[in-house]
Amino acid sequence: MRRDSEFDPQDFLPYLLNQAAEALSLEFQRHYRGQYGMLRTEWRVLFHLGCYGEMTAKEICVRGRLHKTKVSRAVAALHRKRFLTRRELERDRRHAVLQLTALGQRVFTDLSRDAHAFDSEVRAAMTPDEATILHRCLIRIARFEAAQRTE
Amino acid sequence: MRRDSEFDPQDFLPYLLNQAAEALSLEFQRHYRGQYGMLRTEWRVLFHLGCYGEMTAKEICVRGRLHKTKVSRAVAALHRKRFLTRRELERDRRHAVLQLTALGQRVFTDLSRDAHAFDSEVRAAMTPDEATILHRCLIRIARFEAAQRTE
DNA sequence: GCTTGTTAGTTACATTTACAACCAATAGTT
DNA sequence: AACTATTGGTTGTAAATGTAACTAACAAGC
Repeated sequence: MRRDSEFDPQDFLPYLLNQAAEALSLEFQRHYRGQYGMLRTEWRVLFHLGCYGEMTAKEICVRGRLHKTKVSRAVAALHRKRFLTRRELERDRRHAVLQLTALGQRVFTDLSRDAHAFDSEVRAAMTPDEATILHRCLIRIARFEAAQRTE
Repeated sequence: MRRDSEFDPQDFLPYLLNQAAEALSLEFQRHYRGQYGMLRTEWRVLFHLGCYGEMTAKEICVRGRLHKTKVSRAVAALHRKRFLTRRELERDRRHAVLQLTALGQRVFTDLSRDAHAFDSEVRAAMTPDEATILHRCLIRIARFEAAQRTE
């Protein structure tokens, strides 16, 4: 029973994208949440530190486009869990370099494997060409007007 | 400074998808939030009613893959704003059919135009072929393991 | 009719998030 | 040195969300 000829929610990109993102996030959160009681932002922070090595909270904010308060609380939680250490820089004591502990590393390695498997599983639902294009489009969209939101 | 050869967050689909979805949602929310003080779920409910015509809250839950509490609260808010009416069914008084008021219709029409323009703007960043494939992939992903989350 | 089960929708409470104000360290200016 | 601005990071509080428990209406079995 259509009303207007406007358009279908299914064709509205923000809506569709949200549905897809939500579906994957909810599915994957079972791994980090179920196994390690981690929240989404915590997983993201761990992921960044695991992939790129030690860095400051600020760097995580910029790379991950996360607000500093979110990162701050995630870091605190990961610190409580003994997944990372914080080391103040002597030349500028505002900064603290974050680094995964051996335990944090193990957790990262474990979840990283899950992530890889999960990713493959999703990609299996499309052809390599489709996956490439999807990736390209998402990157482009993610960069879209995202300047003012990193801080 | 790479640590492991695992993979880049940028290649992890849930992550990338989330970034893209977040970017678009945050951008578009300025319209419904700024103009009408609406929340995301409220906009979605309005959108559904506007596109498909009157329906019950339950139908919105199923179509939009939204939890019933979210819909319940959004409907209450839209009702307070006089954007919709609720009419109990006589044959089953558990159901209430929701319908946009004239005011709600106007708001929908207005936002719908914005949505269309916004959508075109995003699509302009890709070729028609890319848009088609993106759409197809997202639909497929949104359906992915999404059974248990509609209720 | 009464009991049990199911369904549509709401409410209560705990968790999470957003936003703004804040603190401490540094940089820049005079 | 003193004064302001900026930056990295934290904390307080209000708003939003998720989860579970709940109500009310119906349906089915007895």
